[in-house]
Amino acid sequence: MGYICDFCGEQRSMVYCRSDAACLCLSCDQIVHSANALSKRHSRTLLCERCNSQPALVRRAEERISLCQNCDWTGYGSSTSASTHKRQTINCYSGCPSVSELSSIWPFILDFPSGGGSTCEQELGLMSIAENSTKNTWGLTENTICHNASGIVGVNDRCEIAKSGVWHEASSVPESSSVPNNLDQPTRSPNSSLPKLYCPGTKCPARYEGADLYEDFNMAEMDLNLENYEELFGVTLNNSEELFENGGIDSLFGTKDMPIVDSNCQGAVAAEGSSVGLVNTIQPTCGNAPSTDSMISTKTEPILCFTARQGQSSLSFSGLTGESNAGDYQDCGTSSMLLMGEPSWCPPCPESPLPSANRSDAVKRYMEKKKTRKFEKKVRYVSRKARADVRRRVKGRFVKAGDAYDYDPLSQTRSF
DNA sequence: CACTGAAGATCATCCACATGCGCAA
DNA sequence: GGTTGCGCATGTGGATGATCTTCAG
Repeated sequence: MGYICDFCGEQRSMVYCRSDAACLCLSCDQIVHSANALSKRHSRTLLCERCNSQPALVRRAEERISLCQNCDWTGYGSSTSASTHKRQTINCYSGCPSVSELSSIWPFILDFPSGGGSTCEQELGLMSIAENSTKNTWGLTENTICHNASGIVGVNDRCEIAKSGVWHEASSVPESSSVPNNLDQPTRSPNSSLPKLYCPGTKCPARYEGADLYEDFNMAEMDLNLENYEELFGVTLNNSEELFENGGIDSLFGTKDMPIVDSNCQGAVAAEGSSVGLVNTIQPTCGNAPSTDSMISTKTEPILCFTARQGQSSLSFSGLTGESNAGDYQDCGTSSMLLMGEPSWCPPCPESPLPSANRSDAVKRYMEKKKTRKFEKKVRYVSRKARADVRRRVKGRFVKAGDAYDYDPLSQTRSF
């Protein structure tokens, strides 16, 4: 990752794509991400103009510079003047927006030398960008993009979520729970208030926390939660397995260095990398009322969607949806991550010593678990099962009553 | 490295019929 | 609104063949 676009190698890189782990100029961003439906779902954000390697999380209005958390903190975190700096959160986007679209959200984007023209205006229909003109405490307008592949935008929902105080802005600068979304607060102590799981920078220990989460990630716990899957959606648990299998390990444990949760309001853990399973186009759900249809139609993508509404929150994971309060989620690592306000993603931290072994171990355990697990078929009608259990068969097929049979479940005898 | 065949894994299909469900009376 | 009767669709398990995946040569 560097100053130059990883794709064309000519233009200055402006956008960071976490899925591709690439820094791209706007033109290449559009080219690359208009290639297919999957690439359109890549979450991107602006690149830090200081280190040119990390995704920017805040835009400093006065300095007219976009910074990653690390640079933002390094440059201003310890300065008392920080409180006077006005910051604008920079959020992730996906789809294939034109420069004009982007500039409508990030007016400063036009300042970039490589802000070229759009190459896929026709694709705009697949994307929705809405401006969330929520006034921040420091008076700047916060632009928010919340997009998903289906074009269903959760901006309003997100606003509600944000207002509820439960949802923490996906990729915005992390805020302590006591001062939500207030970037303009007085200088923070280096030892304080950085959310545990937040690690936009390279020196944040959060990744270790995340690693611990992986470490403790227990599929058995997942099993318990998935028990409700069929009840809710009428789909057997086998599909839940598909969710994991097709979604891929990377979906479950985070693609490469990605966190498990893509809280970019897409709700879905980025699983676009998998092939077969994703034939069923994922319809990430994030909204007040994700329809059952949409949930079922997305059976192949692990969905981790967290919504909060009127003090109630609804967590769905791979079709699992449960109404409960936030406290309930703290029983498992994934949900706690949500509640901890982890940003939408943690970019690869090349400097981070995060042991890939952790992930490998997690994957290994997952594979073993998967190997030994038995996804028992859930019987919807016990009476029918009882009937089938005693029905005579010929080569596994049911036979008419009175006909010859080669298998009788009751007597294990043959009639011939 | 590419190819091939074997072995194993996975999946879809079939069967009969009691039951669930919608609809009309 | 509640009940009854009718017809159709559904779902149930084991065996089997087709298809896919993996791996050794």
